[in-house]
Amino acid sequence: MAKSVENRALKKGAWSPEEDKKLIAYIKRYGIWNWAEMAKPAGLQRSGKSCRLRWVNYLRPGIKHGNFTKEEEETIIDLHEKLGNRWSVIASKLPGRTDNEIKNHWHAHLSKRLKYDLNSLPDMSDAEIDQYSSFETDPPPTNVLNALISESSAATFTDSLPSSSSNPKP
DNA sequence: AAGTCATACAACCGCCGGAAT
DNA sequence: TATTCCGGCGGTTGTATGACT
Repeated sequence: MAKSVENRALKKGAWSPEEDKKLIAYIKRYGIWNWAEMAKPAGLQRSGKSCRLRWVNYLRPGIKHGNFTKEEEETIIDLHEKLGNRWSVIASKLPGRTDNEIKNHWHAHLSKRLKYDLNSLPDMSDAEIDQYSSFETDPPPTNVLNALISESSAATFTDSLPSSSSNPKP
């Protein structure tokens, strides 16, 4: 019951510059120790998830905003072909880009472009497609995915932040 | 100039997996 | 071993903005 009252008090929607400043200031001072608990002492009427999303996607140091380069788009297309909708893995291959941004860009631009490219292929009946569809439809093997994931986990943006151990809960 | 439609982006929701107890 | 909690992920929705009629 108390929880529903709390939820009702939580703010939703776009973040204001003041809220951004509060979150940045708090994380600079205390680090990230518990998203669910941090919001209140930070002076934010937001859910932990909302704070985390805001930080990870927009406030975190090193985030790139703006247009994707041709190289980045090619990387996304290539990795999506290999991995499917593993946006977080794809994002880890593009420094400064977030999974959310890549996902949005994919849906807004790249998926349509690929669709267009496919439509430009010669016409084939469904029967013909079935006839020649002997390719592998299963996802990539786990070891391939793990290799990609471990490769990309070397550097994280939180490295530059104070660790939770050195900045105990206030 | 006003209304409508399409697009891009930001944010939320629900689910899942891992860690802690 | 079972349960709870939290963080993370992917899908989806809401909204602002620009293009078009």
